[in-house]
Amino acid sequence: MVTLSEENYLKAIYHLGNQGEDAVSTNAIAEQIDTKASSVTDMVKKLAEKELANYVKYQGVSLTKSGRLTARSVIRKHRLWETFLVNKLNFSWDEVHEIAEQLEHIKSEKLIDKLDDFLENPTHDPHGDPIPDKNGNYTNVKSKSILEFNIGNQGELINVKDSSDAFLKYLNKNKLALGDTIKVVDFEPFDESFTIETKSKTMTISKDVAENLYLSI
Amino acid sequence: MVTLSEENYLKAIYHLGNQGEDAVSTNAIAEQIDTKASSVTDMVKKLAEKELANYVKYQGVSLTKSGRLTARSVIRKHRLWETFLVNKLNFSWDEVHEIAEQLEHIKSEKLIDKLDDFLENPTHDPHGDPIPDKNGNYTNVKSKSILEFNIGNQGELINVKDSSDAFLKYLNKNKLALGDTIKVVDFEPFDESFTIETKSKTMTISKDVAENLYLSI
DNA sequence: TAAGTTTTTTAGCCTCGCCTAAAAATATTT
DNA sequence: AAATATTTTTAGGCGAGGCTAAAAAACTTA
Repeated sequence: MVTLSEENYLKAIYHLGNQGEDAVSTNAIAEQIDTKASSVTDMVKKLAEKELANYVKYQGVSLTKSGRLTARSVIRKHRLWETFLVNKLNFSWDEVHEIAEQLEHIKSEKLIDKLDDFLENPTHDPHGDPIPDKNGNYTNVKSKSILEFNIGNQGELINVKDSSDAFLKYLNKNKLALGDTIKVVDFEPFDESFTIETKSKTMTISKDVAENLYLSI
Repeated sequence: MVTLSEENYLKAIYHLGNQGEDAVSTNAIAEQIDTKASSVTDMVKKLAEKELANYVKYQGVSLTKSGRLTARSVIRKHRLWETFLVNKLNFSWDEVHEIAEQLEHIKSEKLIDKLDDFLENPTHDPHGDPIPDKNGNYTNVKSKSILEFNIGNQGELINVKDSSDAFLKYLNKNKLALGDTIKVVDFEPFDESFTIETKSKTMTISKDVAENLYLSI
């Protein structure tokens, strides 16, 4: 049995360390899940005992195969629930994260399979993140941040990295949505801002915004 | 903040004690939630401190107004989630209880309001139990157990008291469903069995079954 | 490389929700 | 009413998952 708290640690290690491949520092985990480094040390030992994580004192943590699969299963649930909240209950995508943080811990294989079917087996959640299937596999659409685009290039907005309320509200306000085709028409070296063009308008975005928008390549 | 465990105790007291009106014994609660009497004593003190319950040593527990409302809100969530599972995810009604036990503790007013709307504001769950509205009010359709019916009387099956897997499977097997019109056509004093008639058939049910079927009056 | 800084771990403590065993109160029999 | 049985409470303990403060290890930097 993996506890709720353990699931949260696995998720954190997964996200911080390149799907749990790379060693992640105690402090990084502590910051991510808003706890103290000493608590992380305790928990990480427990995860290692359960063979969910690899842990060497003073050298950080990574996930074992089993830990990675468990993390992906939690992420699968999180993203399916987010999709449910947005597509079926009409939440806006900037208010679903906290609720999904709770729902992702509900234990029932059958529930999540049926939810998946009910949502017609979505491959991506409302933020454009891929939803792992029941075996933990997912297809990753190749994309890169607008920061790496040159003038004249274009792509489809398929993912937003920052999922803070503030950022998602900004996108809503500026009518930028997943699926939009975006063309880079200018770049200002002074502040690293970009001018982009969509079907409906031309606008300038700051570097902070650009680095969070991922376009298909 | 009411914890998950506290919510479970409130629910138990509510169900055991006529909506929490009557004093409920420590032992009864312990049995209901599968714990020890000493644990119940501990928790009940905490509920009393939070003014969710009235507790006098050696004399049982009842709910305060606030405790009753909290209990109803948990019950509302439970029944809405059960309705979701059956109506939207195609679960059969005998497999939803455990999952709803988990979902009922998800904390978000907005979620439950939106779920309510999505389900088109149902007044009863799949077992025929009334779903309280957001203020904790509900309309109770008058009903009584088949045990109390006389030969010749009939009513609509609006509620089943036992919600065990075994009983619900029995109903499915015998094609008895909420909403069916049932007429009592015979009673056998020897074993207190009843013969009942529905649109599609005539069958005999034992006392154990009869006492769990509630018909409108 | 030695000193200072930062990170990580250890040690000890806390609360929650549970437990067992024993004591106290209440109910039931005789 | 006394004896017995049952129920409830108290006392003390345990594991999970946190915390603080201090010690230890690992890194920077002079």
